[in-house]
Amino acid sequence: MEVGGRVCDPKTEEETTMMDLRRGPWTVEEDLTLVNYIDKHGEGRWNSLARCAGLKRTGKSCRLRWLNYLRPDVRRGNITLEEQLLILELHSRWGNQWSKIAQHLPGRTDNEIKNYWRTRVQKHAKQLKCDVNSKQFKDTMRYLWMPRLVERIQAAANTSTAQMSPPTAAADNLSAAASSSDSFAAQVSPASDLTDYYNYPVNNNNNDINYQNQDYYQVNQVFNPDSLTSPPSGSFNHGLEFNSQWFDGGDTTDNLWNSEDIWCLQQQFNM
DNA sequence: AATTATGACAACCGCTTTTTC
DNA sequence: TGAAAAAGCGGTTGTCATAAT
Repeated sequence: MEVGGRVCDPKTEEETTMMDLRRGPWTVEEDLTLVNYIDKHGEGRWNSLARCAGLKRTGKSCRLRWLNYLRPDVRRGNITLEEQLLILELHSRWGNQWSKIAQHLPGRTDNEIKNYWRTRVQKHAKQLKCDVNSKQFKDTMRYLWMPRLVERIQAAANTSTAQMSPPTAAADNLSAAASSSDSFAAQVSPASDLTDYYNYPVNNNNNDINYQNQDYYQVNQVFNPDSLTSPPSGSFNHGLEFNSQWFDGGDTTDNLWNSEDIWCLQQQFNM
């Protein structure tokens, strides 16, 4: 029997399913078997691949293990600030289309992004006692969380460049904006030059995004000063004064909001 | 020190879409 | 061209580590 250029034991599907299939966490041996097999024969035709490789796993399971964990180009570890920002923005556009979102985060899998959303983003919604799909929460993401991420990205960039060169005019503008007023609007970074943050590799198979040309990611559209600093009247600010505590910033991604932030927001939401 | 709660992530399930024959 | 198989996707569950009690 030859499947996709492979020759292997001609067991039928039924015979294979009769064999007891393994489930649960993959062992190191299984990983090695799968990696070695794909290295020699390539991927695809997962059901026959599983059989031919001698893995007592379903083709689906092998495919998932390869795509989400074993693939050499898969990125592991913490989601960066830039990635968080991109996830928030793309999710606001496309909703739970994880695979589509993942296409624009090189090396990240749809599963990883989905898990990030469920564990981190939904956690904040839960803390605020509001639905993750509600307008209130979306406004919070748009007018608080995302600007704060932008601030931190800029700050990190400035920190690294400051060690090598004098502060830029942009950095001056940023710090001025962050300290010049007590209004929420004025606290938010002007985010005037986010171009660098969106120069991810292009996926030209997708018609609606091209980061290099920036046809899709219209920074001025998404992060322009107006869109970030002028929440629709009555929809969010409710007279809340966003003083400097909102931007005291933590070192970890989960410290974007402290307990006081949460309390303030809860008060706003429960009005 | 033992138990329970929580968070993070890996893996599975069921359904839909695409590909193959 | 239609049926079957394979692949892809999003939702859900399981497992493990760690924090809290």
